[in-house]
Amino acid sequence: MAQVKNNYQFEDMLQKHNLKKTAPRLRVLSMMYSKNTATSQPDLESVMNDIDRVTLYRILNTFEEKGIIHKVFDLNGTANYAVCHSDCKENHHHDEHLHFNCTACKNVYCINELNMPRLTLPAGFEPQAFTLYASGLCPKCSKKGAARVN
Amino acid sequence: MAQVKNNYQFEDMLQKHNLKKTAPRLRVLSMMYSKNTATSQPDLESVMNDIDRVTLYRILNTFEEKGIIHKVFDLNGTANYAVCHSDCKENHHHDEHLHFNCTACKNVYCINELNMPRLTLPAGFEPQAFTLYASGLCPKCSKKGAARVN
DNA sequence: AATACAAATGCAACATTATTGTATTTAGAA
DNA sequence: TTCTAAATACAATAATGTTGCATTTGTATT
Ligand SMILES: [Mn+2]
Ligand SMILES: [Mn+2]
Ligand SMILES: [Zn+2]
Ligand SMILES: [Zn+2]
Repeated sequence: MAQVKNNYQFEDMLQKHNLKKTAPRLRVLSMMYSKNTATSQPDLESVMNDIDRVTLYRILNTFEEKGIIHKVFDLNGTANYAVCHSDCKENHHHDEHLHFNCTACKNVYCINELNMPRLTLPAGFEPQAFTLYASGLCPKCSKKGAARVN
Repeated sequence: MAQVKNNYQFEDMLQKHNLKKTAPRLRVLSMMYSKNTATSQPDLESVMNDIDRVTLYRILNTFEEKGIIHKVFDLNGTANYAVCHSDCKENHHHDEHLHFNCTACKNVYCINELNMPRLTLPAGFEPQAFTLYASGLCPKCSKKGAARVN
């Protein structure tokens, strides 16, 4: 599931976005592309504990601005970050897909293969974007039974 | 729009939920019922600045547990609280409605008059609840034109 | 009306998440 | 190799949320 990319490709990505190739950035990219779920800020911070917290925040903000990753708040309000698979451009995201929050393993999945329902709102409301969340059991956790944690 | 309730009714509400009638609780109820939008935690805290922050958190948690209010994270991850209009019971909410986040005035509206679309997810995912957000302009702000803030 | 006690509040301390400013380091261009 | 803008590291501070405990208070009971 996880997008497979090597270090050269990550370097290319940075170059294309006019970002310097630095070790912290490459590590963040590598980590996020190695997973098929979003990465929570706490996770990121504990895994990359040798990188300064502020640097992490700035890397994440930069990547988000550049359209490399998008931020998702899970159902507890925790910030999660996931790679963009849509053709997101600088300051112009197209990540209107469903986010699935597993109640057992807490992972957040981007469900790209599902188009958002366009809804009609009450008069006066002018919606510009929709965000849809679902919570429940992810494939791994539903297999193992509701009791156990992934 | 805002639900009109007087102090006696708030006292009744507390009593029905086996909660003591205290000034902080009544003030929180009064504030939340006077609006037709959700109340952000920062707002609540600045308006009720004479009530201890911890007390506010505890009141909000209690009300949420009792099914009086529900928590909504807006698109910035800020906690907002709104009164429940569905028949929410203790530890059993039914607030599966759309939340509209106005990009101009930042208000969060509960759109109860709209039923959630039941979606089919990829194999393996077992959704238990859906949460739908929309962002854009609310009626007030769309009238005034996109530039101006409410 | 006074008593008694559980519940609620207030206060202090602490934890986590996030932001801002600035000095130092470094990637990449010249 | 040198130079510089960009990026990182470090320090300080803000915002948000939690925990423990002493004090106060609502309400049931006498
Ligand atoms: Mn996503
Ligand atoms: Mn709501
Ligand atoms: Zn799971
Ligand atoms: Zn508005």
